[in-house]
Amino acid sequence: MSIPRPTDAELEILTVLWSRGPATVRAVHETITGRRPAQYTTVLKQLQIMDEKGLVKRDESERAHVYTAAQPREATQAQLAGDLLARGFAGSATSLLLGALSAKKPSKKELAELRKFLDDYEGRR
Amino acid sequence: MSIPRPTDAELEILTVLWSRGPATVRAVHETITGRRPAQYTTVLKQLQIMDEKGLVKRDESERAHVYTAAQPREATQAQLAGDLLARGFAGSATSLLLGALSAKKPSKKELAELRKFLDDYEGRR
DNA sequence: CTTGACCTACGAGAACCGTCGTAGTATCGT
DNA sequence: ACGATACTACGACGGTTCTCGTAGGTCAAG
Repeated sequence: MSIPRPTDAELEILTVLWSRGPATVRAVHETITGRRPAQYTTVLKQLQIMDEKGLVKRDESERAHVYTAAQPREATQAQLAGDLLARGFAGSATSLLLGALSAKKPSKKELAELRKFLDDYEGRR
Repeated sequence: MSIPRPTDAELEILTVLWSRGPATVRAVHETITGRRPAQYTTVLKQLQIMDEKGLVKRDESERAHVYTAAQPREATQAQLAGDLLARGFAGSATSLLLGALSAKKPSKKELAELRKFLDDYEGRR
């Protein structure tokens, strides 16, 4: 009974929760509506299912329930990246990075950041 | 009518096709069976659907049809990495790499490879 | 010519995904 | 007190994913 890989819609909601912090259905709905049309009850239902799956935690002490991501952003990102790494890239992080940079040309800043990240990563070990 | 993001099962089959090259249903089935139980007709049906979707191409000139991946490995990998990058990492390649390395600790060799990749990448530009 | 091996086509079912409408309940403003 | 407002619960539906069984066609060996 581990936490399942979030689906597309679930990931979108998790992203909102990570950036907004604990939020009501209404808050999540408003944020999502700002980007694309979505019905209130759709978000509600999604959140309820995510609670059952253990993807979010629900605080029912108030009338408007407050939802929180069950896992911190970094943990879920590691799960997603690791999953794709294994399934589509035969475990090669280099291939994964190549794929990412092919899809979206990095800025000079991003390249510098990547370089610094590798330095730091290797440094503390 | 662009090519859709391959599902889990589809990606597994594409992986076989990429490493084996053009292959019959039987060949794909045998490779997959080596890793996990799977019915012959399941693989067949999957391949047929993938053909409809345009994920693979089918050569029917022989009795046993021969399937080939429609896109080279790198193109699909770029699609997958780019998709995850946008959906789960707000476009930050550094975060994606961090996630990948968190999920699977890299060997010294892999780190050197990453470093070299960045050098080469920045070099030719 | 018949039988068995091998192949494709296809239907179907179980589970999941994303979406939404409706119903029911609590709360607030007047 | 009562109607409007705000919430949750829940069923349902259309689409997709993955699985497999069955049917039917071809071909070669005996």
